[in-house]
Amino acid sequence: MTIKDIARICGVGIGTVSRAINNDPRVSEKTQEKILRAVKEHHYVPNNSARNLKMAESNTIGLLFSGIDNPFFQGMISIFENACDELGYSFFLYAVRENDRVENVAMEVCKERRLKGLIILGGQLSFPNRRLDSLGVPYVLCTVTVPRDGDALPCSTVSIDDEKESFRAVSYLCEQGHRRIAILAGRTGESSYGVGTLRLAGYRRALEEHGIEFDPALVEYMSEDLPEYSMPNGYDTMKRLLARGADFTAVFAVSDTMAFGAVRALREAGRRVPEDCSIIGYDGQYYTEFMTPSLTTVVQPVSEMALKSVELLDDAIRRNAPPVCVTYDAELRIRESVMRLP
Amino acid sequence: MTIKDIARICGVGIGTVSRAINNDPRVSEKTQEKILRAVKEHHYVPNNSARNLKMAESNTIGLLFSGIDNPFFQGMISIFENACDELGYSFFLYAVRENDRVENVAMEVCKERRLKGLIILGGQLSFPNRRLDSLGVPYVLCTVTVPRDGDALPCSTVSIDDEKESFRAVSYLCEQGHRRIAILAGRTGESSYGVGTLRLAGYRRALEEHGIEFDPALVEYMSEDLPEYSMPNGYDTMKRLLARGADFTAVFAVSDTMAFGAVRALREAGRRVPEDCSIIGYDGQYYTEFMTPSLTTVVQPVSEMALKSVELLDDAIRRNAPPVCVTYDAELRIRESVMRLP
DNA sequence: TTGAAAGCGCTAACAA
DNA sequence: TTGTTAGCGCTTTCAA
Repeated sequence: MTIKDIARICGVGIGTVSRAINNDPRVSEKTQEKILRAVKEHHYVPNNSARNLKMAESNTIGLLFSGIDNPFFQGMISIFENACDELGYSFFLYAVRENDRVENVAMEVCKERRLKGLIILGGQLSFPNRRLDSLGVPYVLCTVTVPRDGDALPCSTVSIDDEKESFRAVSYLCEQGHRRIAILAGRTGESSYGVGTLRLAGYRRALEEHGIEFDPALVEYMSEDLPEYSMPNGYDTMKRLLARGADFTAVFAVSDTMAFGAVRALREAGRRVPEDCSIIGYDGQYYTEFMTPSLTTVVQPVSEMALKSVELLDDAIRRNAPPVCVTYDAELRIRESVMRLP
Repeated sequence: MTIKDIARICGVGIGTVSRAINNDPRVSEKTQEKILRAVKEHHYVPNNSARNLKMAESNTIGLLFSGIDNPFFQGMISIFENACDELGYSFFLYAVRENDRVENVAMEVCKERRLKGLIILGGQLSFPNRRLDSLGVPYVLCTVTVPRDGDALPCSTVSIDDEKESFRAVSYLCEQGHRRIAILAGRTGESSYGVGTLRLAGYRRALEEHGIEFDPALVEYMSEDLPEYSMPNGYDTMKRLLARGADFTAVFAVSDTMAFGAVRALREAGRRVPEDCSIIGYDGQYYTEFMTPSLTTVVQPVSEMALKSVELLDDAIRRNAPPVCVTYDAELRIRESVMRLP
C-alpha cells in the first residue's frame, strides 16, 4: 500500500494525496476527507524512508542514548522529549547498542533523518574526533565525560564536576568526625578523565584538606569481572574490603548502585549502617530515598542538565551560538546513612 | 557526501561504489581498496533511508519496546539482540514513547525498515486489532497482557500466568502461618486482564483455598496520582494502609518496586521486616537480592521469555508456523522478607 | 569487472 | 485546487 494506491483508489493524483496527508491547505475539504478515509480504511502508512530521503531538511533533534540498562538515566528521556517539544522540534530517540560506536551511529542517524542537531547522552567519546567533526550539525554532550585539557571542544557539554562533588561528599564525612574513610573506587586503569578517577581524586583532596593521610589500604577498586558500577560489584567490592580486615568508620561509594550492594555486604558482616559504618553514595538515584537507612548521596541535577542540553543545542541551531561547557553543581543530599562520630 | 561523490572522486561508476561498500565479490580488490579508502577519508556514510527504500526486503527483526523507564525490562534488550544475532537476523530497537501507540509505531517501523518480523515488548494492546492485522509480517507479544478469552490471537505470545503466580505467592504466605494478609493492589478500575487485576484474583483465590475469608479492609489500591507500580506509590499505598489501622502480619505487593517503597513505610511506622510484618514482591528485579532483608519475590524468567520470543518469531518467519501462546512458570524465590508465624 | 539506468515512495516545484 | 514530474541516494538489473 503506497501513496500511489491511495491515489488510484480515490481517483486523484499522488500529489493531492501527499498534500492531504500533510494537511496542506491547498486541498479541498471534500477531497481531503475522501483521501483520509481511504488512508484509514486501507491502513496506509507513509514510508518514512521515502519521506526522509526526499525532504531537504527536517526539524528534528536526535537523542543518542548510550546506557539503556543504566538506571541513572531513568526518567531523563521524557525530559528531553518535552523540552524539544516546547522549542518546536521533533524528537527522535535512538538507543545506541553496546557494540555500536556513538560516532558511527551519530553519522548514520543524522543522514537518515536529516537531523538539525544531536544530543549525546552517556557513552564514551574521545577528542579530537574526526568523525563527529564531519557531522555537519551541532551536537551537545550530556553527562559524557571527555578530557577537558588542551583544545576547546567543538561542541557544548553539560556535566557536573565529579572531582569537586566527590570532594564535597568526602569532606562532609570528615566534618562528621570520620578519619578512617574507605572508598569503593572505579576500576583500576580507568582513563584519567573517567568519573572513577575523578571521584577518587576528589576523595584524596578532601582527605588532604582535612589533614588525614591517604591510606591505600582503604581503597578498594571495583571488580573487573562484574558489570561496572553495578550492585553486585558494590557487594563484591565491599566484601573484599571487609575480608582484608580494613579498619574504617565510613565509606564513600562512587555510585548509588555500588552503595546499595555495599550496604548489603556490610550487614552480612554484622555491621549496622550507620551505627557501625556510615556510607555515602553518588548520583542521587530515585530509590535512594526509600532505602533504610535512606542514603546520603550526591544528587546530580538531571532534569536541569537535560533541559540545558536542549537549550544549548537550540542556541547552536538557531543562533549559531559557539560551544559552551556548562558545569552544574550537584547537591549533597543529607539523609540517614551517615552518622556523626563523637 | 553521497555515493555519487565517492564515485566521482574514485573515477568509477556508482554501481561499483555500491558493490564495494557492500562487499560484493564482483569488484576487483584494487578498486575496492581504493573506494574504501576514499569512503574513510571523506567520512562517507550511506544514507539508510535510501538504502531501505530501495531494498526489496531486509533481514531485520524489530523490537518495539514500551517502558524504557521501567526497571523491569533492564537487561532484556541485549538478550533479544543476541538471540537475533544467533539466528542470523539483524536487530532494530525502537523505544516507543509514552504518547505513541504501539500499533502505529509498528506500522511505521515495519515499512521503513522492511522488517521480517516484530517483537513487541511491554505496552498495552487490545484485540481484535485491525492495525496490527494489516502489518503483513508476523509478530510476537512478550510480557504484554492481552485478553485471552474468545478468538484466537493472530500472533504468538510469551508471558507468565499472573493469577497463578500470585496464587502461589500468597499461598506461601498462608503456609507460613499468616492469616491476616494485606495486598498492595493495582489501580482500581484497571482492565479485567491487566496484571493488577490478575494478581488480585490470585490473592483472593489463595485466601479462599486456605480457608481465610477475604477482607476488603486488607486491600489497598495504588494511588492514581503517582506513577503506577513505582516506589513512591508503594510507599504511599502502604502509608494509607497503615493509617487506616489495618491489622495484618504480611503483605503481598504486586511489584518489587511497590514492595521496596512499602518496606520503607513499614519501617517508618516502627514495624520491623520481617519480624513484625512479612512482605513478598513480584517480578524478581535485580536489586531485590541486595535489599535488607532480601526480598522474597516471584521471579519472572525474563531471559527465557526473551529467547522464546525470538524463537517463535523465527518459526513464524521461516517455517510459517501458526501462533502459539507460551506461558512460563515463574519461580517463587524464597529469601528473608517472610517470617514463619508460630 | 564495470558503467548506465531504472526505480524504490515520497515531496515540492511547476503547469494547468 | 489539482495533476504531472523531477529527483532525493541508493541497489540491482542489464549490457558491455
